[in-house]
Amino acid sequence: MTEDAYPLTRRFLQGRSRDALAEREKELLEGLVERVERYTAPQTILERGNVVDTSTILIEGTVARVIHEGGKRHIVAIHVPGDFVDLHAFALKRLDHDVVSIGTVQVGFAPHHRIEHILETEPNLARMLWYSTLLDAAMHREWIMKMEHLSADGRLAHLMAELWQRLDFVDLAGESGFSFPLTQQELADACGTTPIHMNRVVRKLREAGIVDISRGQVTVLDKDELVRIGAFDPAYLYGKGPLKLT
Amino acid sequence: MTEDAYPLTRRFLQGRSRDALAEREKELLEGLVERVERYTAPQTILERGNVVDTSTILIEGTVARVIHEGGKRHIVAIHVPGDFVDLHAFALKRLDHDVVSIGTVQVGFAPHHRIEHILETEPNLARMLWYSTLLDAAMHREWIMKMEHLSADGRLAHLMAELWQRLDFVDLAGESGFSFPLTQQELADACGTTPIHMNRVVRKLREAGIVDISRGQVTVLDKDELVRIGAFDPAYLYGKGPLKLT
DNA sequence: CACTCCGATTAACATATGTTAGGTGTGGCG
DNA sequence: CGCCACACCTAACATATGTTAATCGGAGTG
Repeated sequence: MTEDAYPLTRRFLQGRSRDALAEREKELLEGLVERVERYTAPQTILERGNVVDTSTILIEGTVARVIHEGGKRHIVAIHVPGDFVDLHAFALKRLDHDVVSIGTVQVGFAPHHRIEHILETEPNLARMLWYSTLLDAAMHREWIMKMEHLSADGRLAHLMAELWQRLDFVDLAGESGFSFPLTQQELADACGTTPIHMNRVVRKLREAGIVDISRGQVTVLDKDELVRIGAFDPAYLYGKGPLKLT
Repeated sequence: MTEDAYPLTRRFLQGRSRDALAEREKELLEGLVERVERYTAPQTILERGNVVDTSTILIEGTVARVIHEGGKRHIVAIHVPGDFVDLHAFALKRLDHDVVSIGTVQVGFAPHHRIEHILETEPNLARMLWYSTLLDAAMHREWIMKMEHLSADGRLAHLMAELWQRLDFVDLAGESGFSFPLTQQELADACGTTPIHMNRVVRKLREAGIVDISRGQVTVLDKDELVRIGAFDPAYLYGKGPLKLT
């Protein structure tokens, strides 16, 4: 049985601990998804404050978790295919943030009663689900660190390095870059700065020959410099095997 | 049976979902703690990179989670009594940050094989353990938001508001403030600024009659202003019942 | 084609924060 | 007592970032 047998969930923990799942468990995981939805325009998929009884796994495209405060959008996490976007809603129920699509995305919905069943009967799979939410938390911590420590250049470099590595886990990264549909406005929202300043920084990194971000495409020109400026150490991503960025 | 029957874990999720635990489950939880340790001097309890087979619950005092980067200390989380400090190590095993004591603390150690047993036999308690790590993640997200959105004044105000509320959950907050042993250096590490600037901010908030932080004691002088400047909305703490800060 | 929208870009100026340097006070300790 | 360590505090200056305003260019659409 090949991985293609799991069209909806084959990227879940790929490149991290997916190989700790038995075939039977992969089937159970695939069976969690009750329905699939496609969003073409940028829109809010889930809204803060809502009480939900399903969780969302990202199949294709990019989504962001957003907290609105003081009239501004703050991106607190970005998800790539394979991520269980709001598995935490299974236990928390009430969402503390919005989930918005960026570009065209495809998501699967997993009803909580099915997850409940996993929790009651499949301790190993349950631990892997838990594990995936803990990876989110580890990324959150790294983001806190980067917001505390880095200036805007470093934050952007760190974000690009992280996304390149995470997309590489799930076989969606190219040799010298990756496809990525965020606007400079959205990059600013994710780095805690203004679009104007983000534009300065994007240009600076481009002219310095480090990374080129344009037309939805990220091209890494100098990997070592990108890692250095972003103070990027991929340990917090808990990847298995050789990593794209050491 | 009173709550005092659980001297080590009675504050776990107190003020949040603790009342969803049956007495039997509270007993099982108390039984997770294999030994108790006391630290008097500030020191590193757990170190980044270590592979651990126990997790740590905070019984008394304050601990911080720290990421070192570029020669600087960055506090990415602060814990109060009742918090399961590194329950995530159960699934992640390898720590992505240090855990350091601040002032005098008392911690309990819970071996992972006991947690494993809970996961296999007690789905409801397992969900509550999971839940507690998800609360950490929700706090992480709020910290990311505050680092992106707020200036140093706001970050400090937010931190003070959050800690006041969290200490109130576990009956350790006073009517007009709380006891808190962080130095200005450590406050700076938690707010992503320098001690010099933190000193400016502490003085400013004191002179503005908003909050007085001195000699290990935090006195809130103007609750409304504190909440406003810190853009503090306690929804992300998932508290039950009336909250100290609305 | 003309029009409009929106993202990208630039300029000029204001301000928060970082940096470097040093000064004050207090408690512990020989 | 005298010394030291350490937290706290202050000043002067340099720089990153925010703010406001305006222009430019491409993609869609009538």
